Amino acid sequence: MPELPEVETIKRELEKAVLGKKITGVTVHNPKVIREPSPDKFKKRLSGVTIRNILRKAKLLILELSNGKSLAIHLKMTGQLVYPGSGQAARVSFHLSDGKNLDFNDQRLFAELRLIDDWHKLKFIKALGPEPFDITDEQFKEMLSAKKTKIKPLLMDQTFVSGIGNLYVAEALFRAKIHPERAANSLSDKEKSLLFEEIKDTLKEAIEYKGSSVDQYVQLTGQPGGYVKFHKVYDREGKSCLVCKTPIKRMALGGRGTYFCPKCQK
DNA sequence: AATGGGACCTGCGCGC
DNA sequence: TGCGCGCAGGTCCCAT
Repeated sequence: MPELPEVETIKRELEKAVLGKKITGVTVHNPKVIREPSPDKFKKRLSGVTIRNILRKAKLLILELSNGKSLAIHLKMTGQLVYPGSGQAARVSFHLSDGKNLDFNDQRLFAELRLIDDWHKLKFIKALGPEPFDITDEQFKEMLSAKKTKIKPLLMDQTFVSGIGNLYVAEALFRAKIHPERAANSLSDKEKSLLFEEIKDTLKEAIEYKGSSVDQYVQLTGQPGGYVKFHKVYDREGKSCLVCKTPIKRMALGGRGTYFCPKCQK
């Protein structure tokens, strides 16, 4: 599931691979993933435009185009961008001026493509909380103090803090030795600071290793990311904790699988 | 207001 | 063996 590190990886690779290139045409294999405008207008308006700038806002990719519009891409769980693409599994293929394709794949059709006039006006963008890298330790502590919600679902709430999903929240909480069900405002100052550092370190390390290929995520080249071998709790139910050997537990929290060490995380 | 659950989807793995 | 069910999760939406 692409979270901040995976989307950042793709963003950096897109900058190297397609920035400055022209989209000569678009083939839509499954119109469902195009949320706006209609597939016809989508194709027409994208043909002949140049990719001028590539941005990432939390888990959202934004391609700013020479016609003033932007292409916003949310990969959700199984979305992929592959270049050069074969077109085989593509839901949408973007044909580029270099003769190659940028393929958008998405097994489960959850992902969203939007061609819009101004990405700042997207409801999703306006609702986003700050990314962990954009706030200070003091701010983070204040934010947590104001919430009595369980810490795990709170950190996954994109309007509270953005970019963290189910995988990295599990890893960061483990590293900070904090139980996923703790009330946010029950954390000590020391715990809050440690958690803040571990969130940022986990995300940075994951970016360094080009993301975690669980489920469908691949880099732009189609290669898997290398961070899975560093996971300490995610998808490790029943396996022994790498610190204390206690079996890792899985519970449902907010309807989502939650992995933790019942001994290390208090 | 905060929280929980369902919907959206498809493929895979498990149990009977 | 083969089938059907549950599960995977980012986000939105609705109900409580």
